[in-house]
Amino acid sequence: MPDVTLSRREAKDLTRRRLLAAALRILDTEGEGGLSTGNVCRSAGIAQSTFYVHFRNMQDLLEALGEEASRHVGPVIREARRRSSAAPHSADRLRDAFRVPLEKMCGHPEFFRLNVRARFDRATPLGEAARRRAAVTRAQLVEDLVAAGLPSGTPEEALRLEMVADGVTALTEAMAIGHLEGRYPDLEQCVDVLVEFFAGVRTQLLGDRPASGSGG
Amino acid sequence: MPDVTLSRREAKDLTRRRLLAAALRILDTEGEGGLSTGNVCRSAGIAQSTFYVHFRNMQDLLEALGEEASRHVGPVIREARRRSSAAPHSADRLRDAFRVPLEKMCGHPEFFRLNVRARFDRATPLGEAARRRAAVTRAQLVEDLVAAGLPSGTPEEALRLEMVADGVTALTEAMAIGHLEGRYPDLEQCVDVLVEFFAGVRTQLLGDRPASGSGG
DNA sequence: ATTTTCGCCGATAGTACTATCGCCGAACGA
DNA sequence: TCGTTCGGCGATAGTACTATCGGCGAAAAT
Repeated sequence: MPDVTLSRREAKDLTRRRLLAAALRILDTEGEGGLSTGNVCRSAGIAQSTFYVHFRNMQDLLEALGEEASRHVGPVIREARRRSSAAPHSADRLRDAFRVPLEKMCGHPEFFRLNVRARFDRATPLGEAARRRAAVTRAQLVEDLVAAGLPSGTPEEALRLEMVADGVTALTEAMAIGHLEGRYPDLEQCVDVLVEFFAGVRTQLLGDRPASGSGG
Repeated sequence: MPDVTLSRREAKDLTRRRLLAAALRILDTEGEGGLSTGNVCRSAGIAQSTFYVHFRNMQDLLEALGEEASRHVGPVIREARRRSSAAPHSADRLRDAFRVPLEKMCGHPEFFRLNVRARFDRATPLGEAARRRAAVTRAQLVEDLVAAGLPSGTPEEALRLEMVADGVTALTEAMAIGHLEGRYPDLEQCVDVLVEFFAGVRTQLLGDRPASGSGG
């Protein structure tokens, strides 16, 4: 075997990441109820007391996990959406804009599930982190929609775009879940549906010029 | 005060419902981590040991809570959707089909949040119940879409309708969350967005006749 | 080479949670 | 009216979890 000598820093980081990974695994399989320092450490293969070398308590770990998740999911999706929204007239590019986030979600099911679940959690620090992240994603998606030519002049239009962004995210997540559950094996078909849904609002917002905010 | 004498049956049912309500409240405010027999009973104002008069353990309570939720959310939304889908040519009716579920969700925030969160929970009995419920809702929505004239002849088309149903549910939930978080104060505007999204798939599925599954 | 640092460990005190038991008193049945 | 039923309560044994402490050994510093 190669040089197995790790610097102290490296070794500590490795242990820390093991703890975070174990916590994520437990959250995904057993739920919050399975979270305990003993359980996490056992799953990570280290002593229970070592937990406190890395985190002050379980809440501290959850905060770290939230930041970890933010670092993972955010940038990639963003870049993909941006790249394709710059050329929305290209059907393939538009499909990419929906496919890449979808693949990203399906590629990290635990992170993804945790993220969605956490957004509805008003208690743990995970919830707060997830909502912050969602707000950022939403804002970026709105930017992209504006870049794609959708109107955002009036406050009503701006709010409308936020709603659309939320909708697109929700749709993408719904397709990802269906795919992960095995109900929608063909990802391309998922992309189809996303594109079709989006076409609705797009034509609507482009056609329905700033005449009136909402009829009803 | 009026007659405060309750029959034994009534009193027991009342206590049981108090326990379920307390558990729901705790799940919404503190999360799964706050769930303990002592905590639930304290919040319900009864002795900890009394918990076991009504439930065998916490898992038993969660199962009961899942059924309770099913009884609450299911039928009302269903009926509203059905009533309006029967006359999809009427714009007002279509709006109703989206508004009623939305209002229902916003009217019971704890139930709603719990339901969504649970669907991503693969551990607790709540998760299983939530997914079962989601499957029923999906199937019913598909029926309504078929009744509204959307094609479902081929297996591909049927699957497509399931995806659309999932999408509609996800969109509705996303709008409900935005409203509950105060970002989208005007429910009518939420309905607008839902209708616009739906218009996309509708025209797409009606126009793109059974020629090809997914042209691209 | 020697000393210091520190990540990890085992042991453990303190605490919270689960589940059971016997008792009480009010509803119930005769 | 009188015995029975049973839902709720306090007490408690057993268990799991949290957080701390001193010690060990290898990396790091001198």
